[in-house]
Amino acid sequence: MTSEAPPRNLDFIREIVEDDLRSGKHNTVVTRFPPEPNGYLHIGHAKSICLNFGIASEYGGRCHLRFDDTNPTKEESEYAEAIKRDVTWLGFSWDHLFHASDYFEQLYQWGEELIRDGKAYVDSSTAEEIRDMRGTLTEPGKESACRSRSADENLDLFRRMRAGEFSDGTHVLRAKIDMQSPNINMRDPVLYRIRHEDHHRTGDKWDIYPMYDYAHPLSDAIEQITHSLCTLEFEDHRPLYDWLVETVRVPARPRQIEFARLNLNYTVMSKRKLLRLVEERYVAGWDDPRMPTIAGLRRRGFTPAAIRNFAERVGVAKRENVIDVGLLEFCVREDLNKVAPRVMGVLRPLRVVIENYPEGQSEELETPNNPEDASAGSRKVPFSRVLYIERDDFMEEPPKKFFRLAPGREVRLRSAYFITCSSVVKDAAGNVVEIRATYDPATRGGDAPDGRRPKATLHWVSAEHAVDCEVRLYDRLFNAENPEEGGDFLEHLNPDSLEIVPDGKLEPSVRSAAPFSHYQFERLGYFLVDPESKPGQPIFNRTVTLKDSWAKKLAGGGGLARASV
RNA sequence: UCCGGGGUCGUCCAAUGGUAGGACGCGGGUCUUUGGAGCCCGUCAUCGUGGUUCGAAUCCACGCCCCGGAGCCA
Repeated sequence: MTSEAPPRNLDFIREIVEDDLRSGKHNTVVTRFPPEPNGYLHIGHAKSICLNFGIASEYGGRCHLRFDDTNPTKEESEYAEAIKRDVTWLGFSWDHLFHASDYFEQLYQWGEELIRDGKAYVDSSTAEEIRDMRGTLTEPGKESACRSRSADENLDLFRRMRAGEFSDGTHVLRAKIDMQSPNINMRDPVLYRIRHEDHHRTGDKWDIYPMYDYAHPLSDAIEQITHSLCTLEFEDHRPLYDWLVETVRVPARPRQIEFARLNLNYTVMSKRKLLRLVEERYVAGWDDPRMPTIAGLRRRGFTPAAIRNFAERVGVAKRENVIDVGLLEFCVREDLNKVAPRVMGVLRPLRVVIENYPEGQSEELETPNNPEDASAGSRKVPFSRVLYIERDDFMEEPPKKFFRLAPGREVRLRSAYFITCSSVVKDAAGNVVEIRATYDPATRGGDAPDGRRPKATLHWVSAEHAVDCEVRLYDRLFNAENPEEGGDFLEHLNPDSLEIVPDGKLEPSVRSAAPFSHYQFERLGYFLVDPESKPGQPIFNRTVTLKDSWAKKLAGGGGLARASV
């Protein structure tokens, strides 16, 4: 009778959340995504965003977007705006935008409270002295002489720090915990530092700013966060997190849970390295289609659904992981295959003259917009005597498994006619510059009344109707699986990560395609209309190639099948 | 060396003392007006050594290996 719930493989975080809900520890779940506005979001952040917003929505809770803006020297509004844009684009929304800087007053008051309770003190040592007294990984630290200051003296000093009476670096507020602790984070961590610097939101109101370790747990508590999810490197900070939410009289006690961050092969993910790629112009900007940033992926042609699906497939666990970028590519193909309209485009044009097709004549042929989706309808493409096909689709001396066009061979032109290559025209150097062919008028639409079936179907574009376009073919930015390994990561930059095709030929239906629209160029791959396109002069970014078993054969099978086209 | 984590197919993720399973990849087949997609089949793994148990990836012991940690960064 008891209807068993279908077995689900929950990740360890969702298990904890469900336990807490079941046990009544919480009756709602509140998570948060807390970026520092000092750089652009990347695919690793997407995992965290999907996790935090995903859990909130699955369990009927909330997820806050909170800017962890506690360091005015590194943070900018431009980054904050980009982050909001990216989170929204990914498909998530927050009902209220939070900032750690909104809590500065409360955080300051709690600082005074800690002082009064004898749990914090002002240290007037220099940064070097503090570092020296902290000890090492294997030796305990030493207590600062300032540790014994009276609460009154500490309060006075802390207030004067706030009032701006002291210059940068002269004093800090430290928690009084345990200089002997084997966990360095518990050796009287710094809570506040003096920074005479304007903050992008609070202006010149503050001369002291809280440290992450202090601001983060208390901000979580203020927002009644139930589960504070972060990456593994904060595991050592958890005792301090707990110390703060237990020691300070906060309205709630959030729990920090750590998971392994996402790593992707053939790219770099650290903000410092991404910033360097941008600043030193190895890429065109944060949204360069080769960047692993959300903005870059968007401009490359990845879809929010593909990224969300990717985030789900990579899972959540605590062991270090490196995800194969092939999985990301699989996810975008999977999505685009369902939704991208098909279109025909030739990247390396080879002229074909249909000798028995009347000069000056043309006709319109019907072709489906998406064979995967009948509701996408169909469109007409013009056909005439002179066409372009892909250079790679013709070989004068075809090897065994090459099924495409060759002298004397008949192939189908997609949704058009069967053609047979009758001869080739070469230039002085012996390069094939034109194919002469005949067509079979009885095969209009692509079927032969006698039932014969060519082994290949080629895409094509009518020369006189073609739209000229630029196509940007992107490949991975690095050619090493782990660019960080061995020497400078820049040494592994892939010199062929961008190839510009200046004279692609497209069917006329895409002449004024809107920026950011997705297409499949049949047999080639998925392409996105770049925002730099001008009316009538589209620019396309290749998102990803279609799987191509012939190209793979050429590449020797296995490994990194790069499209030859 | 101290503290904290982690070791399951090539790569990710599951199995919560009871037949090691899924996804991607790879290989093959089928289908095909995209050499795409789809469909079918197959390939491949529990860090090591002991122990507990009818039964261990799972529990215990001892090792080994990997990652993180000494910002007034987050």
